[in-house]
Amino acid sequence: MSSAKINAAIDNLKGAGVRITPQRHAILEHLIQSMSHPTADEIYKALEGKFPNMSVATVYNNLRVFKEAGLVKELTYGDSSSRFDCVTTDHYHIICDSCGKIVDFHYPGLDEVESLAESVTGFEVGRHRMEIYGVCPDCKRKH
Amino acid sequence: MSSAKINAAIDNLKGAGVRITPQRHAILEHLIQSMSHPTADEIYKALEGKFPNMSVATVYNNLRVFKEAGLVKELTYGDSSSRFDCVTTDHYHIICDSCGKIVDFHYPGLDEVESLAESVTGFEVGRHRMEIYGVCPDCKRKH
DNA sequence: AGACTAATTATAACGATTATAAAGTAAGAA
DNA sequence: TTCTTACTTTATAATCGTTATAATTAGTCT
Repeated sequence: MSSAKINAAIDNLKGAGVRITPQRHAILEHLIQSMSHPTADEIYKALEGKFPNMSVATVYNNLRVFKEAGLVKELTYGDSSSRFDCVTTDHYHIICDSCGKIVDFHYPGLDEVESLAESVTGFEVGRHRMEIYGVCPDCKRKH
Repeated sequence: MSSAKINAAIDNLKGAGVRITPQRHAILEHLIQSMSHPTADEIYKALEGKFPNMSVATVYNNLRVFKEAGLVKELTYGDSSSRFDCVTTDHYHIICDSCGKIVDFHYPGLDEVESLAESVTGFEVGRHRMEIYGVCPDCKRKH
């Protein structure tokens, strides 16, 4: 049930002293329920029925708030606009070169890579990102 | 000697039927010799002494040409502008969260991850990208 | 209620990139 | 050589995602 996730996220925000406005609730709900990785504009368009007066700035502002609270991650690929992903468990993404679909993909963390990088470069390593690219089953079928 | 690399790159382009204009030569030379990962604007500024009339569009156009020839890779991180990297050997990048410095980092390819992703998701995997983030030695020293 | 703070809205600004049209340049054919 | 054609560069405008600003609205606290 995704309402449990929503409630958990809201409790998290409240604990950090963030007010739960109707817009914030709706954006969060959409992020959790959509199961996709929407752009700011997609969120904006999805909610304009419920909030005809909502501004794009509100979407961006609140995505930043959620990011700072650690609830949401911003995904920046080569294309024009960022996508936003609800942080549930750690996972990587695999992206279709043909249709752009993004699918979650679980894999044990690559700690070994991080520690090697640390010793080779002298950096103090904090995190890494990885994406895998290919052609999804649907697009393979259509050649 | 980097002139050997430049000549190899030029031969590669000529073989693909690409004309070597003075601007193209200069952009390529800058990419190979700078040893950094410049943005389009940095390249533009670096060459405006030699080519006072060169347009930003020329830089973008030719970076695209080089990309299509497989000579250059576009690196898209979260920040505003893309960076461009001469493709020599396969390598990953480690990026300083504090000053933005990008350092090359060699690591045996993560074929295992790709093949697992393939079997789990049904995608036909073609490639992957990975970046490691941390704090570089210089920034560590300065706290 | 009154005062203070935070959030939303509408709009303008910004910056990276791309598109367009005009002018220039090289290469091949006649 | 000269014509023709295709490609390149230039200058400029347009686009688009995102951020900043200022005014308004809504919550919260005493």
